[in-house]
Amino acid sequence: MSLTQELKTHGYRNTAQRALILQVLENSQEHLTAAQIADALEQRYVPLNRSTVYRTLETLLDIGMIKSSRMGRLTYYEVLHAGENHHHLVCTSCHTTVHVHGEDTDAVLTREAAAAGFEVSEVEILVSGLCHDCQVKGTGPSPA
Amino acid sequence: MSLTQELKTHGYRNTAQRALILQVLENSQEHLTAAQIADALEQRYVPLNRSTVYRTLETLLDIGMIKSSRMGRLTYYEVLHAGENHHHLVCTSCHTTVHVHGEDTDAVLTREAAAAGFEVSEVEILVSGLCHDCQVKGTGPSPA
DNA sequence: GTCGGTGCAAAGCCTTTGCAAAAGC
DNA sequence: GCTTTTGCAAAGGCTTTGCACCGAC
Repeated sequence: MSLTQELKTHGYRNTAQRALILQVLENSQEHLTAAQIADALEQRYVPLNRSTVYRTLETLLDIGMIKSSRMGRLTYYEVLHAGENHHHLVCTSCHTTVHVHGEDTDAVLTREAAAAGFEVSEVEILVSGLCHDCQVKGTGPSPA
Repeated sequence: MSLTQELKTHGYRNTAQRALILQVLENSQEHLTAAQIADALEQRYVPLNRSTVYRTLETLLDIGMIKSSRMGRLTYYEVLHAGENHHHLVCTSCHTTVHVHGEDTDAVLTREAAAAGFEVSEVEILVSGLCHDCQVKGTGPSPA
């Protein structure tokens, strides 16, 4: 469903700021932090206040058009494409992030959760380890 | 291995503060935030400075005696029992947290990660949804 | 015209940092 | 005794809040 539709459905108003912030996320091939979104807005469109960015992300999260994930000290936001559930692999050495599609995992998790009486709405997975390159380079624990 | 041993192995010193903080985590049946740990210390033992708590948690994390997990805005810490890898199910309605043992899931994830060239060191899973009670009560999306 | 949304500034919260005193090895 | 740790206080970074004005409906 379109942003306009989703907003209306959830009783929110349709504003330029909301459209722009979603646009930034859709134009990005990767997840962004609130600060990165604010920067992108300022560079490519118009500067929006940080509070607006945070409040809008909250709204977009609420209507289910984006998802957030916390990695390290940062919270990242990205558009939520239906059926395209992916998870994150973060390299403890170079901090590269890889997206993996986890249908199998989700199925297993949902089953396990169901066994615990849970009705799953979202699965967030964060895997840390060494990426291929760092294994090859023989990079140590974590050079910072 | 004991705390004393682990500290020595990693070149850290053995201090009362480190023992106390680990003690608080071991005495707790659930994961705690840094603030909760500080409060517990103050009530049950002696008040320790917040920086000490944070720095000690960092150290315990480093020597692998505890693990941390971020849920919502908070970071929780808990003792790491070898082979006892569990994940979290958080109810979006009442915020109850349930621990699930996820051997199956870990196996699947590790395999998927391997396919992506990753050497997994840790898996962090956060499942949100409605717990059994809230389903029964017919609790809505999220009453706060 | 009403009610929700935005911008601004300021506060809040958790966490980190610099430095001197204290403690471990 | 030398080096790590601690405690303290202060700063830091990200996020939230209060309020007046603006804008969607």
